[in-house]
Amino acid sequence: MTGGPRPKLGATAQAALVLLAFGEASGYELKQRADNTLRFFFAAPAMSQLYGELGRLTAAGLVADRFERRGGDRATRVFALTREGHTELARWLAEDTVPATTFKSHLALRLMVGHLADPRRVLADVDGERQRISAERVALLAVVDGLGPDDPMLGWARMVGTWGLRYFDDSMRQLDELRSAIEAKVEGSERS
Amino acid sequence: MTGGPRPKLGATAQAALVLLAFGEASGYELKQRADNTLRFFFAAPAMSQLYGELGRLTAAGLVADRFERRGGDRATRVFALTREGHTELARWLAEDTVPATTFKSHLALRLMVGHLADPRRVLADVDGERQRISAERVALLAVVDGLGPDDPMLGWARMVGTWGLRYFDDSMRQLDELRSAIEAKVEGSERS
DNA sequence: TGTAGCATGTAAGCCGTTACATGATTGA
DNA sequence: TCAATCATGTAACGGCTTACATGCTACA
Repeated sequence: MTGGPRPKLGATAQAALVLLAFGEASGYELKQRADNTLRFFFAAPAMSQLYGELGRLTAAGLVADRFERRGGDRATRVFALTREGHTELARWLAEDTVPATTFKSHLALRLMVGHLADPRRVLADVDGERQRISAERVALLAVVDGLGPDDPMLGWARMVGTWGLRYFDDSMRQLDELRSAIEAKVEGSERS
Repeated sequence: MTGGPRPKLGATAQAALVLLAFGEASGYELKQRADNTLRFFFAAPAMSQLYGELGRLTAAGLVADRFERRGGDRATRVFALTREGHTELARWLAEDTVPATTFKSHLALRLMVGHLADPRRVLADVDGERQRISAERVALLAVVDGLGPDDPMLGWARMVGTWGLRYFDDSMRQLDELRSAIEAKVEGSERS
């Protein structure tokens, strides 16, 4: 229709389609969905970005918007996948290659020059990272438990959540090991 | 000097300072350093970005550039930390908070809607991810081994590398578990 | 009455990648 | 002489965040 090779969707657009595959939603609800799920292993797009993507997807015909009365008098703009949107989702899953996972640890960057830092500060940074992950684990566990074992459509989401829990567990163990290694190292150099 | 609150350095600028802490280098060499180390747990900035950052850091006085003859007649621009650069690095380590690790798994995004995809394709995606990590592990191991146990200045780098190896090992185990869970799930639904 | 949550957007700017452009040196 | 590597940049574009701007509704 539009001519030329379809200008591949960006990652956020794909994420929006994925979220809409779980049912229609307003931009605001979509943001909440993202914060409950995608945030743990993908991204938590800003509201402004979500609305932007939804506008573009609507213009492209992959998503349809309609207005619904909610509460008193307020009109909410509700988005849903169109048939074209479903097709694009299927095409994406079947044809596009999976980009590599990206991982960016600011803690690791600092540790590269750990010899220039106060050892106590370094250990505190490691502890902070561990606490962050621990808190994320708690939050993800609540989400996974909230999914309930009944709904079969959420089976894949639950599986991803379980994977995430395992990931967080391992990450904490890695940080514990790392902390021990740092302690050993700084004791060694204090001694010398 | 410049007045106003120092306009915090970006992540790539910090990475450049960290790399230069291991000794002076040309932009080209810095890129190689990044590809050997930072790439595994932080980022592999494009050359163009590196040159851009080096220019800005030089203008800011954190880095000094000088020209050196290398090979025949060729002048290479070599960058080194200035005293100010060292100070900024120390300030960064002592004062700035550590941003959270970012993690973005396109595989996980797809698995959220696994029920819309061909199961064989899903398993192939998992296998592809595992192979990618496996290859990264091999590359990182070569780098860590190449560091040699002698140089004490590289001790922290070696520690980060060891952490990375552990991370890759765990990631592969997570993917193996995930694969089993997917196999169980698709067999279950084929049966019904 | 006021505050938290619902709801929707625009504008500016940074960060980062890809594509483009150029040219010297080394070794097979 | 040809290819790989060394070496340095500019331009355009896209993705994403932050800040700004606005207003309604439910509930305590």
